[in-house]
Amino acid sequence: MSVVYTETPTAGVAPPVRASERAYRQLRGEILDGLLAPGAGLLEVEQSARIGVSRTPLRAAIARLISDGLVAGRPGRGFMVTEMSVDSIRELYEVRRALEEHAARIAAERRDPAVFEALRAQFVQAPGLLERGPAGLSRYYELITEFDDALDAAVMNPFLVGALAGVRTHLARIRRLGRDNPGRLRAAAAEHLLIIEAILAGDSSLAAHATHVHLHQSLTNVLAAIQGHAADPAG
Amino acid sequence: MSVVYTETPTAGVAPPVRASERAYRQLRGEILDGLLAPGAGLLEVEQSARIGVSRTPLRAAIARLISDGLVAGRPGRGFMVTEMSVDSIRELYEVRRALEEHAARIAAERRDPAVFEALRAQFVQAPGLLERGPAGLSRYYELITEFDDALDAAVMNPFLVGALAGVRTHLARIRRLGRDNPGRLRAAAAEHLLIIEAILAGDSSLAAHATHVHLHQSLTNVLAAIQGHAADPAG
DNA sequence: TGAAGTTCCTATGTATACATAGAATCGGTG
DNA sequence: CACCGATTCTATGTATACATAGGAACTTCA
Repeated sequence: MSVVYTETPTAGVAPPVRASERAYRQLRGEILDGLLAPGAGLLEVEQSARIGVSRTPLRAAIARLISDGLVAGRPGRGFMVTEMSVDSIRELYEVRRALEEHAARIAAERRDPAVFEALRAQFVQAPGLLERGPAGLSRYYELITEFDDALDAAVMNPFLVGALAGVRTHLARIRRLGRDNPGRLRAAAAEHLLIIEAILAGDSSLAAHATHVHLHQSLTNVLAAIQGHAADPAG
Repeated sequence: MSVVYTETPTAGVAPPVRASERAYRQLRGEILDGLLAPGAGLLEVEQSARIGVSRTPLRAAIARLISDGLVAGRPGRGFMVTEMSVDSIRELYEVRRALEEHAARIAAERRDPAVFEALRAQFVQAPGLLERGPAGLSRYYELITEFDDALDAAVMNPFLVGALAGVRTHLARIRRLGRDNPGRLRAAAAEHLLIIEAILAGDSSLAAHATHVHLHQSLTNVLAAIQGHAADPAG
């Protein structure tokens, strides 16, 4: 009972990934990258046709995006990508501070020296990365992700990690706004380095305060970037 | 501009509520009340028949429960109500502390005296409620909810409120374990009162610390109750 | 020309039929 | 008796057809 595959082998891992998962990832990525701008409408039939799945899995994908807070439903008028007001950015950073300060504190208490030693070495070289063009920049952001992952692993708390993941989802949308500021990135690297050193020293109080400072600076930079864009929309 | 309702008033809001919403609320309530015990299996066909909706809306309901963390999917073996280990309770309280301390701090900074004055008056009388049987007990828990709502309103931060809502969802499952302890409830009322007074005084530091103490005591009580139940399953 | 009523259209909500993967079971064989 | 295999069964994943509500636009009347 042999089966003949008429599809080309290049299809690869297409079958195992569910259609709803594909739709979710694609829509989520497009929203985070700004391809689907805030306020943009999402119609089931339209999007299902575009992505190449039927309405049922697409509907499941949109349901997940709604619970992520990336999409909102308007009764009778379809769905839309949620807006990110300046106020909501402030609110987001407020929660982020509460969670990340706590995470940093815990990481300092339950520290895994090996991981953070390695991270320290990487962050010491971070300023150099920023002078190596797009590739270095990309590596820099990868490093931030590794730092976040190390923090997640250190806290060993699924609830906290989950809450942080939700916050970071929205941050990914914001980050695009202020990412073209080399001076800020250099300063951010130094701030991360201080947090890492505090964790390595087991100084939970310093880790929390350094995190607070870092997030304050980050928010300040983002808000300034928004002001700049608002004053100079063409830039 | 009078409107004539041809439907019987007893029908109420039955038509406008979506089937997926009904299924979600019923399942969520049953999980929170313990009718659907941790580890219990949820089959789409079975549950959809029981609740009286088709598989599609039931599926949407389960998807929401999964994102709430109340249900987990086992590949090929259906879905099950998530377990609540002692460790996960500790982890939950850790996040709760971070969020509620922050919320209390903000509430003290942006306080709305009228609301918290009223709450204070209610909590002063709370010990009396505890001597009035089930009705008083019910009123007591209602009071806690009003306190939570007042905190939510005070922080004016949808992200923080949302994160707290997620935490409180799981707390509702835990609360059943330790709710039969009058002494603890009396102490808890006093702890709430202190938080309220700190907020009224605009003492954000005290509000945060009092919240920390309250949650520490609450967790201690819950863990003791679990130990007791484990040692005396019949009780 | 403006406003109100109606009609049509569109978009989601729901139900059901079909495809498929994984698990448990039962049988055969060493 | 144990282990390996195939088979069957079950449960989800997907597609599509139908129901319905709400909005927008058009028409008609004043």
